[in-house]
Amino acid sequence: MMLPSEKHLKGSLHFVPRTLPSTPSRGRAAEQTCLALLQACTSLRHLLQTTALLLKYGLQSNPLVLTKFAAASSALDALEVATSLLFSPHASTHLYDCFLFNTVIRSHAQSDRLGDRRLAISYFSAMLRCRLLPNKFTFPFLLKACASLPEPTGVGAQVHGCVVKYGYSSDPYVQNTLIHMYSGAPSGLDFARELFDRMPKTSPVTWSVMIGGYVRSGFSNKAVGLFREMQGRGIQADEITVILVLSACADLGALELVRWLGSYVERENIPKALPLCNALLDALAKCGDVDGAVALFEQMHAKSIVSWTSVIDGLALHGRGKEAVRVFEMMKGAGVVPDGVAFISVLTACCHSGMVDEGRRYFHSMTSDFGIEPQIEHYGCMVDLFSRVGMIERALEFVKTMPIEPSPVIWRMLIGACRVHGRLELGERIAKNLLDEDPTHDSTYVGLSNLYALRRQWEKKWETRRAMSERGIRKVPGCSLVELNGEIYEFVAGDESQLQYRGVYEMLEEIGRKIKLTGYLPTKTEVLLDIDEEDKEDALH
DNA sequence: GTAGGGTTAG
Repeated sequence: MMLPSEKHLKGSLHFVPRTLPSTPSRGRAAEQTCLALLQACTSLRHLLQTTALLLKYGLQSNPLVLTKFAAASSALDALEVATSLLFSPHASTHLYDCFLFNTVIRSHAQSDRLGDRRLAISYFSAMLRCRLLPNKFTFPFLLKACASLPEPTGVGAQVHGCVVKYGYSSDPYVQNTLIHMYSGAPSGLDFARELFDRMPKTSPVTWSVMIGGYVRSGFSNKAVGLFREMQGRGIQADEITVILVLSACADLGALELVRWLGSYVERENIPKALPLCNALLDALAKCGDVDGAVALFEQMHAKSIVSWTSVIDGLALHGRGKEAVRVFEMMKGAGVVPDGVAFISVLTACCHSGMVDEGRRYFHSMTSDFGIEPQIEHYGCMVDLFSRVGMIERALEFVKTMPIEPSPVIWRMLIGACRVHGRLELGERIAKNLLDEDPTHDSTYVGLSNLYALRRQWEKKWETRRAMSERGIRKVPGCSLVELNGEIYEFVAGDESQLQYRGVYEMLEEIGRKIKLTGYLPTKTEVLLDIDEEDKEDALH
């Protein structure tokens, strides 16, 4: 959607007032005409023409017209047009009402542009400056805008203060959006839980908001725990709760629970709409039941690009690159136009199966055939593609010539590749550069110290570890999750607090022995390097 | 005119 140029806009605003009659017609006929025109606006041009007309009739201060106007411009994704009229020098702010501001705040809160969402909060301030009282609809809109900011709890807490001040803290809609807003930031999660626990009356929405907060913050295990509590209290989950828990399962690899949720949906007659099927499909695929996912995909009567992408991604993730590429081609054959996410999946497939040429072809096709501008994720896939097969120079060259700033993730991928393919000096150089720019990320230190370990430069290795701890940075320990009889167990590396840890490690060693007996050979590059036995064992585990 | 939702490089 083309946005109107400033010039165009100012033109329409400044031209019309000069032609206004000395006593502007405020008749009902003009008002009705403009309302009808605004209702029917389908293009930006149309909207600008209507703008000119309503200015001509002096309706720029008519609250009814303005509200409709705000709604029409937000439907056309032209928020600038709305606000330049509402807050133009010709506007008579004393005629504004709460409804008008709610419309403007809502349309800005729903925008996918960050700047617009920030503006929603400014309009709330403007509303208070106009001495207007917010009503019960104002806060859910406003909190939604706060929730989608990068740091929601800062300004969100101020809005919370207003919620209390204006007496809406016991409105269930407001309470649910408050929990949603706080749970959007890791630092606000505990407070969100406090609010949740204090809710006198909960609905499936309340539970979904809290479960969704855990999922978004990466605490999928807690999300599942809360869902169990919900079940225990006999609260009926709805479609959205199930979707959220499924995405937690996809994260945890909890296949048994995914299947249980599938039968729960059947048993409770929860409508199997497309988003639910997609969530189930994705969870099955991510948890390793790719064939189950494909079977579900085939019996789904409605499929969206998300369904296709989940299947492609599932195949790619489990090393079935050739099939993934085939499904991608089938998708195009079925007339579904791939989007940026679908290309990430097919590029992932090429990565995981070493299909360098195919990957390059798809990367090229993305822009030349579909006009999709590659994002950092796509460049990341290409770097990974070259890195994995040992084309380190090509990967580096690619990073140096790509038109957007390489992210730390990309540099860390290269460091990993340097380690695997024995390019230790290069890896060291990249790691040091990266540490100069961002000394706070644990895995960069770990990557560098691993490079030194492989080169048997113990002194430098310890130096790196020391630098890390001096800056107060600690390695986040790795962990695995095992699902057994519907229960999810979490194992954290090096954690000896667990009651049965001795047994766990003994079992690990036994598994290691058995794997070797069946003919497992460790990766050659790791073994060819001159490292000591203990590190070798560590690396292999 | 109000709240929660699906696929995204390692």
